[in-house]
Amino acid sequence: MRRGIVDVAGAVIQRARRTACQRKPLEITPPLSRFRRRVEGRRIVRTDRAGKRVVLCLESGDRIVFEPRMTGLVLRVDPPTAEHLRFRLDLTLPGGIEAELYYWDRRGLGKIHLFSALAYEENLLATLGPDALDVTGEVLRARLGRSARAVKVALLDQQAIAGIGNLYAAEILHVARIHPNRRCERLSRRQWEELAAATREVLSEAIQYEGSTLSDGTYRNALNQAGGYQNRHRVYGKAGKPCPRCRGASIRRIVQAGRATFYCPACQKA
DNA sequence: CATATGTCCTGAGAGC
DNA sequence: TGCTCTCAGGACATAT
Repeated sequence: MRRGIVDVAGAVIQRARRTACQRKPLEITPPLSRFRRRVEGRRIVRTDRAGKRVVLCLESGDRIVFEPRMTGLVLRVDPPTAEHLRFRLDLTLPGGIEAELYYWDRRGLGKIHLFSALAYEENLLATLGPDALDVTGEVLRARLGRSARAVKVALLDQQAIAGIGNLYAAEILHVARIHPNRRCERLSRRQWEELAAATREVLSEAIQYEGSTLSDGTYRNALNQAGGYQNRHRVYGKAGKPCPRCRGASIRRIVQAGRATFYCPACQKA
C-alpha cells in the first residue's frame, strides 16, 4: 500500500480533516485540533513503512502513522462511499498541483497517530522487530528460537518480526514445509533458514502482486484496485482442496490463537 | 517474565 | 425472503 503513495513525498499539507463519522469517531492521537496544528503547513519529506504501518515523515521531524489493521486503507483516490470513518489530507504537490490523501476504514479498527521524532523511535519502532523482508535464519532463530509458542503464532508477533500477517504466515509455513503447530524451540537451524527464505519469497511476491483481496473485498491498493495475490494462495482459504505441491492430501483448516490457519498435513510435518 | 484469550467494529455469506 | 451465526491482511488489555 505504501508504494501507491510514494508520490506524496515533497507535498505540503494544507489541511487535515476528519470527514463523516457515524457512531464512533476515527481514533486520532493527539486529538484532531492539536494534530492539525502540528501538520498543517508542513512538508512531507519522505514516505516510509514500519511493519504494517504507513508513515509520512514531515520536515519538522514529526511522523504521521497510519495503522490500518484489518480494515483501513490509505488511498490516493476518493473512498468509494461516503460512509465509514474517513480522514483526509489536502496536499500541494511539488509544482503546485493540488492532491488529496485519504484514510478510509470500513470497520473502524484502525488508527492514526502523530509522533514526534523521539516518540516515533521510543513508542513505535521500539515495539517492532526487524522487518520481515530483511530477516535471515539467524535473526529468526535468535529472536524466536527459545520460544515455546507454535511457530505460526510467533510469526504474527510484531515485536519479534515486523510485517507478517495472518494469511502470509500460513503461506510462508507451507513454502517452508513446516507445520504451523510446531513449537519454535523445536525448529532446527536449517528450518529457520528455510523459514527466512520463505518469508522473503512470499512477501516480495505478494507485494509484486499488490496484495490479497479476499472475498470480502476489504483490501485494496492505494488506487483502490484489488490485489492479485489471492489467486496465488497455496493454502490460505483452500480447506478441502488438494495441496498444490504434493497432491497427497487436502488442505486443512485449524484455529490457533483465535485465528484461522491452513496447511497441508502431508508435506508440512509436525 | 511468557503465553493464552477476549474485545473492539461492520458487513457478507452460509445455513436454516 | 428473513433471520441468526460465523468469520474477516490486527493489535492490545487483561488473565493465567
